[in-house]
Amino acid sequence: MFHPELNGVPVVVLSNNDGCVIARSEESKALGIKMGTPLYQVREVLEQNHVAVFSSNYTLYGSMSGRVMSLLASYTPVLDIYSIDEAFLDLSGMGDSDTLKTYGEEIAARVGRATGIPISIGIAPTKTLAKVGSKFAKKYPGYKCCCIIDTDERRQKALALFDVGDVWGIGRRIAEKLAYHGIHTAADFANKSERWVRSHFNVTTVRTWKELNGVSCVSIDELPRKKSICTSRSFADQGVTDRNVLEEAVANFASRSAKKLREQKSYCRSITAFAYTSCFRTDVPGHVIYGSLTLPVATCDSGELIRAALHVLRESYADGDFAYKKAGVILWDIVTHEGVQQDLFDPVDRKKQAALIEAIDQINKKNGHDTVRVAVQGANIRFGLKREYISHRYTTDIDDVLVAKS
DNA sequence: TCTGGGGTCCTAGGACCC
DNA sequence: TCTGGGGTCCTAGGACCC
Repeated sequence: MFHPELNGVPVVVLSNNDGCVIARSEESKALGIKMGTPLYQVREVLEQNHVAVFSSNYTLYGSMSGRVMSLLASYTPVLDIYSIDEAFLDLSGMGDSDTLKTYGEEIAARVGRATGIPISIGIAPTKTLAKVGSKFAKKYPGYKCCCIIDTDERRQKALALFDVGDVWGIGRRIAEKLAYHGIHTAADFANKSERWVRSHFNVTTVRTWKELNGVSCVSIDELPRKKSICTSRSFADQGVTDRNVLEEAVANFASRSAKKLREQKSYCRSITAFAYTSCFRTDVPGHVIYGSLTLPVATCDSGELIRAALHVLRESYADGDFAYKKAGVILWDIVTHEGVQQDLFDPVDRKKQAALIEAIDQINKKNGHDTVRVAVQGANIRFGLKREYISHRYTTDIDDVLVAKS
């Protein structure tokens, strides 16, 4: 959207630290660049073909995603945001086939006009079939960005043209096993008996089979709370050897995780901290730190969680100089406010703590993330995160907003 | 030399109970 | 030589998703 000159040009986006290729335009796919390939392995191909290369810019993508989602929200009473670029809309009771088709086209056109992001829509009785529809809508311009699969006839037709490995819930392993049994299209699979599917696979695959046959098994759920929250990063180049730097990183991961926890209005009782050396290097000794702690009372306080994470880390250090390549923090045992089990002998005044957390969140919301933070988080350094090809934050940083010329 | 980050669900097997 | 029957809970690992 911000680089119209890149239309029709091969483009790739890299993972953190510019490590792997994680997104490719059609033109890049045509060059044979595979998903997840390390950058250094395809550098030559990229240069020879003048591929436009970008570091990932999650701030920008999150902001654009938010714009699209807020538009979608105005078209349904229940919006289920599945990922940064996908959402399910509950359209039940909103009209017949023709009405829905027109409605879908209108949504796609409006989102395209308002955000510049092209979207495709699939409308069907189940989520799995809707996803099949959206792929057709994306592939064939004749659908005007919206493909509806509502009758048996349309369903059979669509599934016969659809590769079973591309069905939502059918990954590489299951596709291989299906191919062994001579099943290649989604129709081949859907037309097997439930008993056959159950005897060769597990209940998850049976659900997918039912969904393909028009029986809804995956509900449209608004605001599902996460059951675990993880913040982790790989460190650039050789990794981190200094324990102080590692601790600063882990403190920041704990703080970020705590923030995510508070955003979904939850509390957690268990925390895991981990750090490990590169799993690709066999020439130097490696080391893995992975430890967990259960707190007496569930919390969402950054300070408490940072303290717990560092405690775990410090208990697991080993002798020797290791270059840690990746570290992270995971929060588990997540409960809502009503689910927090109090402790009669709790030394923390939870009311006071809640007020302090609220005050700090307000200050940081107004003045920027981590304006007020725990000292051990350090002076906001980025742990040498490598982003050589970063794009601008066109929609979230006033200095990066595009200038219109007359 | 360089190799992402975030989730969910299911199952088998082990440890335990009577 | 031959060794029961019925449960629960937890964890690791594997499959899947974006």
